[in-house]
Amino acid sequence: MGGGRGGGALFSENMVAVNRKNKAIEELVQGKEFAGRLQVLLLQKPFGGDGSSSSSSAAAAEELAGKILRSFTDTLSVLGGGGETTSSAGEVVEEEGDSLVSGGRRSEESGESKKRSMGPKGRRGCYKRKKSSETWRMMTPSIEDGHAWRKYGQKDILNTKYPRSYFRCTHKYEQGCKATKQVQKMEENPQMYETIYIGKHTCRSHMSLTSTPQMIITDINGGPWRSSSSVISSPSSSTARVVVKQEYNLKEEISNGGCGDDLSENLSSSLHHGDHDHEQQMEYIMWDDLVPLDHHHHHHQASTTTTTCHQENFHIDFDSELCFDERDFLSF
DNA sequence: ATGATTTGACCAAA
DNA sequence: TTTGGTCAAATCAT
Repeated sequence: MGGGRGGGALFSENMVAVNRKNKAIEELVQGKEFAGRLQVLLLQKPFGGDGSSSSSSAAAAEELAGKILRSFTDTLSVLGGGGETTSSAGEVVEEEGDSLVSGGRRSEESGESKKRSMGPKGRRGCYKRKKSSETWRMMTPSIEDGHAWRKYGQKDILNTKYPRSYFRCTHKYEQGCKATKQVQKMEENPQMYETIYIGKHTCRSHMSLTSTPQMIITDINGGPWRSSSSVISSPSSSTARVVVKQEYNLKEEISNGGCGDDLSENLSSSLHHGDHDHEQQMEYIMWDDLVPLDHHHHHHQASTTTTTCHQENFHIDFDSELCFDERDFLSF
């Protein structure tokens, strides 16, 4: 795409910077794609088979690939709103507007006579909804994305076939991470899930809580980089499209006991029983991680990435104001 | 035992 | 009012 600055004085510096940023995003998308492919390969073939050392190293490689992939994802989300450029997976429409984050809660009062016979907790605090935190949407074949989520709700949505599940970051209370997501099965093509991410992760796997968190980024949607989305956003661009033929050997940790919601039941049924085809040949679009399967004990996360935004290669003004407790991600 | 999920109630916004 | 998002007790899983 030509070394940008030769054009002359007609271009503003801003344009040059935008071009550079777009280039960087392209590279990141590529890197992410490669990492994803690597991970798929690792999941597919535990190469080496029998040796115990090789299997352990394969597991380590898998985990590493997952970390790399996640780094790319996070970085993209920093730069462009969650990797909207990876729109090969269908369109990634940046929403704005009704992203609601639970705000304060628990104003303990006792003796509110409502319907539910309030237990020892007293009345549920009036949580206020807050509009903030940019949102972005993605289509993935898996609900896994490498982050630790905790499901906190599920709703039937009007005029939709499948319920919507609500997740928040597992470290919401430990680390104040405010990332949430909503996952819903797509009506057509029910192998895919539509995920709406709300807010970015501010948690790191292990992070000293006393020090300043490394990756708190305010949203940059209103910033000077707004126009970047037009670069790679054409859905038909074949840049990041990969056809993966493999059996889908994720292991979902979702195993619902009670009423089978579609999100978990379908996944687990298609994975365990495998009643469609024992070998699902689907076209996956590789923007997303394919599950680091079996997190039985990978709690030994080593060496955090410490991705402080130290190098601003292109003078992005991340306002790295960290709002740890009262997250007030006001967009401009 | 702890921790995650389920699920109806609660609450704010449309 | 209805609808969608969240809370939290009960339940399930480990």
